[in-house]
Amino acid sequence: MDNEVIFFGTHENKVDRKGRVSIPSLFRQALAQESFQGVVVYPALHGLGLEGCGLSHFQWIGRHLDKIAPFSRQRERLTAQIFPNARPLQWDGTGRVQLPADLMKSAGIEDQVYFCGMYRVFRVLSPAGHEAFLSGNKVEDSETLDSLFDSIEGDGA
Amino acid sequence: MDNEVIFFGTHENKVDRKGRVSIPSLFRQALAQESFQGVVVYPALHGLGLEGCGLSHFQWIGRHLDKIAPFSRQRERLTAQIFPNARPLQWDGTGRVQLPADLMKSAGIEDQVYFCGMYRVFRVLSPAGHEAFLSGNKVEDSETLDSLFDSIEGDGA
DNA sequence: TAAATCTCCATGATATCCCATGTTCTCCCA
DNA sequence: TGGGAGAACATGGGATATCATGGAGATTTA
Repeated sequence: MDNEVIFFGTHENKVDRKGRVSIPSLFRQALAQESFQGVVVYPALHGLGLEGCGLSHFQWIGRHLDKIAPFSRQRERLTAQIFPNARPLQWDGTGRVQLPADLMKSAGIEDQVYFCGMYRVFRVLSPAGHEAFLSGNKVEDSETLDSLFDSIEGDGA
Repeated sequence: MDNEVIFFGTHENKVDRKGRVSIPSLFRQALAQESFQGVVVYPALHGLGLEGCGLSHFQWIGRHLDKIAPFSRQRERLTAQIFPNARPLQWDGTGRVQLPADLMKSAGIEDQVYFCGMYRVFRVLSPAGHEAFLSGNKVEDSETLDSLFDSIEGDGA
């Protein structure tokens, strides 16, 4: 499974005055074998900033919604949290995408962004959002960290 | 499954005085491989406004109704809400459709509409309806959001 | 014949493409 | 091991294409 899409590392890039930003080369390499050569971006559900992933992972999220009764209110509410604010952004020949103005505004992004690889997704954060992201995810005492790790099941194999 | 029809994003378009409106380019691209080059529009089941989708998804909705007991009151009500007021709207060479006057009236649409991508369908809302849509689907505390997501089963694989 | 609908073309705004540049990183050889 | 050539990447700007929108004219419908 070496063609698994995984994002890691932190990359700091500039947003030019047209709203364009380079997707980090490592992220593009991770998405190289995807049929859609671009990313899907939407406001992060927890915390500040934007979240992004490849189209196939986004479709995987959608398939979770498919498990909910099609005409239910619950499905509507969950869908409304993600899809109206999500955009597919195709990169150009130089690896850049155009950030929609409304998403930039909602994330407080102006002329500089941080891309934080987060396994199957990545975060797109303003400098201030990046600070908040770092401090907000800090684990104060090792007890808490231990209990977090303990909650993960082993392979069982 | 890269040719899946998914509607993303929110698009604000104008309705001209003939009742024409552009279907957002992204939506048309999503429907590009459909045999019917247009959308099916009907009053939304929840809340105000209209709902739209491609013809094949509209047929999928019909098949879901088939799962309901044939002479049940529930089936009759769902069917009555959707089918009598549904219209196929074919777009022209510039990507516009003509909104039927009665559907516009029922949704309170006058000269401006919001298209909200909602995964397999999309909403067509007046400015007031869009406001109501946003506040009606707002999730106040992240607890609620978590419980919404937690109610979805994992892959199990 | 009047009204409604559809087709076609023009236009302004916006997004996309294409080429150029500077910086950093990598590779290779002395 | 140090230095230089070359490649990869991020970034800037101008040219081009796309999209939403308005309106005129043709076609259809009642």
